[in-house]
Amino acid sequence: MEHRRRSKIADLLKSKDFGIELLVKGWVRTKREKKNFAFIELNDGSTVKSIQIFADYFVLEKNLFSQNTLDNSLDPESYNTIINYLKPVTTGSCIAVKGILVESVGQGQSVEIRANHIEIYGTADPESYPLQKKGHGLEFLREIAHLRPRTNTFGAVLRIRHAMAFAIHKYFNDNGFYYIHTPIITGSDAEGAGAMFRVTTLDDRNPPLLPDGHLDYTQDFFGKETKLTVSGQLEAELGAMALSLVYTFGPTFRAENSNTPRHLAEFWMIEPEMAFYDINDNMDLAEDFVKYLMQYALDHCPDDLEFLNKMYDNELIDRLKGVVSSRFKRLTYTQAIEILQASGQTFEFPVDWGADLQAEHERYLVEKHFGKPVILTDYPRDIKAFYMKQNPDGKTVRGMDVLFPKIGEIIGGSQREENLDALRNRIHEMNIPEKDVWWYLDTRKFGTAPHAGFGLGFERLILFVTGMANIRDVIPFPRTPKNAEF
RNA sequence: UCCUCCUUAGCUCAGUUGGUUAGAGCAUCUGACUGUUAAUCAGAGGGUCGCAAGUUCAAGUCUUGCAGGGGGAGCCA
Repeated sequence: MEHRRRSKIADLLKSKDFGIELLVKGWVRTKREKKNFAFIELNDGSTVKSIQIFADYFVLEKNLFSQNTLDNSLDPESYNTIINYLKPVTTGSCIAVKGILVESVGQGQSVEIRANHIEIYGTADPESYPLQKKGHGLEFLREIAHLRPRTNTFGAVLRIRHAMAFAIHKYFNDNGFYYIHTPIITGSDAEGAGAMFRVTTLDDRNPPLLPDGHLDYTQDFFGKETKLTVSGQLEAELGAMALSLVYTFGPTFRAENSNTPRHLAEFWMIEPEMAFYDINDNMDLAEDFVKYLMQYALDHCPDDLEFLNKMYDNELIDRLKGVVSSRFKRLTYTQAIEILQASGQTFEFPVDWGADLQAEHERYLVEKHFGKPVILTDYPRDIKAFYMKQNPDGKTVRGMDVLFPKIGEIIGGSQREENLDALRNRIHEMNIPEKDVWWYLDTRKFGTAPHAGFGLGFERLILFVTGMANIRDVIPFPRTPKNAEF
């Protein structure tokens, strides 16, 4: 088959260019064979929808094998030739089709392609190809993550994931933010966001040891102990102290033994950091940002959202629209405690000022009491990180958590402590060695500025936007405890 | 890491108080069919019942251990 620009199925399904020969390439979802022709559903990933190929055996045999014949019917030998040629066109195989776009004679689709030529790029043995034209369970698909992008569900999820990544960059770019690349390998273990993966090139059989038996990291690649980052925040703050508005968007690693539908060991996080923002500016940005992303999905991914709405979560689109049109409820931790204590609900965990809110408490506030996203602020200082801005009351800090229905905490952030003495005191109280964060303290020593920022878990955003229930189904190749396949 | 449930054909599942040769739908294969669309119709093949041990005349079924998975909790994004 001659080389020619292929048409995308997404474009053809909306096209009215009937009668023109064109070229499509893609993967076969199913083939329905009849005596003299077959229907092939072809998908190229440009849309969740497939296009129907009408494959007339007489036309194909004439074009592919016996172009000089003038007969208008197939003799038995020619019939067998074309049947055998099309035999390997099965679910999962990859083909190129040259044909004419026509209005469909049959019901169920408006356009289809009458095939003139079919070239088979790659077969998929039906006896061993794991995907069938029937739907599969998500748990089974996780075991074949290398093939699951070929399903309608993961096609939709991956396209939405792409659209959200693009929209994040667009939002920040349009609002004057600069994308800053913070390191993935870090020598700092003061990020305080959980257990870290070690990065080393030391010989695992005969590592250099110190007299006390610990590894001698001075002989390691970087000459010191290094880990995979758990957050780009501290470095993003350095950028904000020069460019004013910055954000990071990169992979993040947590070596926690978390086995839940909301946690990954490797995930992507977006962390804007803004000079001259206080906690209220921070909340305004967070709310505007996530609403923008949901509106972007509604505007740019209607087919995929409709598919997911129909197959997995028939309240999905309504929920997205609801978030976009709602005003997030903002209240302090102390107010939340009062509401919970006055609720009359019996919780498994007690509600006491000073203790962190449990998932059941957050769920009550978001899903029962307010019925919309909630932003909680001003948490007790003892349950929050060292860098959060301390309030004058001496008891609380200007942290904020954005809580969403179904998925819980989607954003965590704070106004940062910009006062050098206050920050240094907090570091000492929490036994963080000053020598590990001297560069961070320098931002407060030289031209310090009030500033704020937050972290958005990308996969949790995708969970909410797609209506998927398990975070392992919104990232192509999930890394979780005991699972790093593919 | 804790609690709890699950593991039977390629997939989704049924399998009674322990009792002959372990079933269904879909998928696959063979055939039929002039417009199908989760096509339909007829027929066929397909099983170490997660692994290991134990109880019993007899275990898919009961017990214990291990592995893998789901849900909930904690940690957090």
